[in-house]
Amino acid sequence: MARTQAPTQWLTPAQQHAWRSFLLGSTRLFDQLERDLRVEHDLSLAEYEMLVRLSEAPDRRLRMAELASSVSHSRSRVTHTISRLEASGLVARAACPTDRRGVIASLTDEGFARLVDAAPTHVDGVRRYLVDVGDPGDFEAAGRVFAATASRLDPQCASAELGVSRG
Amino acid sequence: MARTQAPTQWLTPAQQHAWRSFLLGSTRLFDQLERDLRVEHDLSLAEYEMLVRLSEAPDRRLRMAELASSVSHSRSRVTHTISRLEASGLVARAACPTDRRGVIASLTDEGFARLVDAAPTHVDGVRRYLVDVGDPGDFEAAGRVFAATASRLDPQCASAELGVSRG
DNA sequence: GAGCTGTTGTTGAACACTCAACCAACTGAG
DNA sequence: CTCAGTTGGTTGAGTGTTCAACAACAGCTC
Repeated sequence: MARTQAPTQWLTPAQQHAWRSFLLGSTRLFDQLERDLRVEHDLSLAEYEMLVRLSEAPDRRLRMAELASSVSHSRSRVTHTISRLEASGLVARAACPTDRRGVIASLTDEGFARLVDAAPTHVDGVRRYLVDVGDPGDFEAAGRVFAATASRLDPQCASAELGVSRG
Repeated sequence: MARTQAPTQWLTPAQQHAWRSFLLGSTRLFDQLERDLRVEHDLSLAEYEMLVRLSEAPDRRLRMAELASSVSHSRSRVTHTISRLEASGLVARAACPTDRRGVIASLTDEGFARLVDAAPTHVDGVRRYLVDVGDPGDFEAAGRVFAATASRLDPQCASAELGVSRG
């Protein structure tokens, strides 16, 4: 069992190039999407995502924890984000009837209207900056890669830690 | 010229799925890489990236603006980040001999040592969370996609704004 | 139902980033 | 040379996120 730390397996030049492209591209992408939403609709990307999730939920309401896990943000972050959205009237808080700890965030009409306004800006950006810039097959491949990453890092599935660790 | 706003071209279900996978996967990926570096080496990802760029530069020194553009961060952000790194002794500032406005950031020996320590943690994470979780061909495809995004959003190349805009 | 244990959501302080304003220094046209 | 315009870097205020601590509740065991 006295197995020493395995030597680091560095990235191949091709892998490193791809990794750095991703780093640079995603940095610029998020920057730009964020800026577009901020300038045109006074929303951050995180706020926009919350509005989207709420709009898709039954009755346009979701519990804080569900909201948090659906976008993989910390509960604390969701609390702060929702507080801002509540302050600007886009979201309302309500008590959860079945669990007295629970808090339900619901999209107001004003929030829905804002989302309808902002969506074209956002989708347009996603298309112009990402989806439509390269080969469609490549984009789908990227989707598969990140789906794998997402499930690899799914906090629910702690087994990933054990099964596939270093070695 | 009274052409009205073109109707938004929404994402297809497949595109939307890929986009959301990317959003979720990259969120978790950056979170985890950040946490690993923070916990094991008390560095943020941004700080780590700076150290990497410096370590690769001739004489391990780079001007602030070059540093900024190589990682696509704002000059202000680079100022703040380098200030922190300087405060912890990993980087030193020096005046630029050829341009009296210029400031040169250089990696200290301590900074280099810290980077050598941290690199295995980081590369290991990149492999386990991203590079090795899916099909290698898919990963290279993702690299191409984000390279395209990066150049599409390259601040140097303002022509992109004109050539490929909405229409 | 008393006592654990884990979950839910909030809080406030510390930290990181953005943005606008600013000064100093370079550049090029006249 | 001079002036306008641009670039390089910093600053501080405002904003957003993290982190640890906490209170309230749920679910379980005995």
